[in-house]
Amino acid sequence: MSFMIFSKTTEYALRIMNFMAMDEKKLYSANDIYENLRIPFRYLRKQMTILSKSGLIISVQGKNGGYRISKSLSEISLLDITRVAGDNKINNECFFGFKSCAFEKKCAMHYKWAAVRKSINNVLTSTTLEELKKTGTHNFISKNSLIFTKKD
Amino acid sequence: MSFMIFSKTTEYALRIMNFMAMDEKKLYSANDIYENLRIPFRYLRKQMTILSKSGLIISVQGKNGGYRISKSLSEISLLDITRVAGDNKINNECFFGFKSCAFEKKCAMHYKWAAVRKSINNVLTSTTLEELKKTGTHNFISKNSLIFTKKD
DNA sequence: TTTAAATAATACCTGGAGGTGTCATTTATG
DNA sequence: CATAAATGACACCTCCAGGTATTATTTAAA
Repeated sequence: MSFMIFSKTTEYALRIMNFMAMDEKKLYSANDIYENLRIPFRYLRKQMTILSKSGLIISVQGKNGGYRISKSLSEISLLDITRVAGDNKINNECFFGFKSCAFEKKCAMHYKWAAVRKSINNVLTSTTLEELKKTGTHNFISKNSLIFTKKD
Repeated sequence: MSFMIFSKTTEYALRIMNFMAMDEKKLYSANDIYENLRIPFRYLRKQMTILSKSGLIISVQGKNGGYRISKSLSEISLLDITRVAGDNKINNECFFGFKSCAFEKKCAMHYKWAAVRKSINNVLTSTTLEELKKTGTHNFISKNSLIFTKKD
């Protein structure tokens, strides 16, 4: 149910990257990120490792380690992020889920839906972390504004 | 993973209604629908019951029974269908999944994403079964064009 | 050199969407 | 009335995304 466009995992990846974009030079520990985004801690840790393997961020091990965005904010689009998180099928999906839609007879929704898909794609492709940072209306969970939640 | 907009169940509901719209007066048996759409038979049966309880279709029991669309094709929008299938959260969902996005600080993607959500909503609201029928490029699986698949 | 604070690896757990199996009920028709 | 062809009800199974648990490794700094 529920009309999701992104999987929870992708949503997390987007949040994380958006958050880390606030200061692209800073080394954020998983704990820093947890304190601000409240993504389930162990799952967050797992995702950070995946993100770092993907090359979008680099990880520094050991004490005072953490993660840092690996390239210029203007070089990272939201689509890049959704891709490393595994969501990348929007482009060739039929509204009705018919396999043959694209190359045989097109389904009744083909053109209308193609426009929707295109608009999603445009937004994801054209929006970079740079732009998100500039937009500046950040909406993270602040450390102090919340009821305490146990980490483990 | 995979960027889905509709759940499989909703996708099935859309296919089924689209198919039944071809002849709005006809009583289709679950078998008819299965032969054309190849939705897993027992799951299809279950969905048909749900659809008929929702009021979008009516069911006729007994021999020669089946299902028929319950009202004028022009009165059934795709949004109506997605709703009965349980997918109805698109309207108030934040890009990043932040609960507070709408009524507190708006997230950095708020306006861009609102446009996307609106375009999806527009398509689903404005497209009726009537229109799909007129579009006429139907893409069902024909009985003869397929390798035989066991029903049970 | 020891310790503590960080990430990495890996295996396991869990809920729910999607899918099956079985039996009960309804009804047209011979 | 008996039968066959349809839907209805309901319990069960399975897989995997999302989430946990545990142990290993790396490294700054006391």
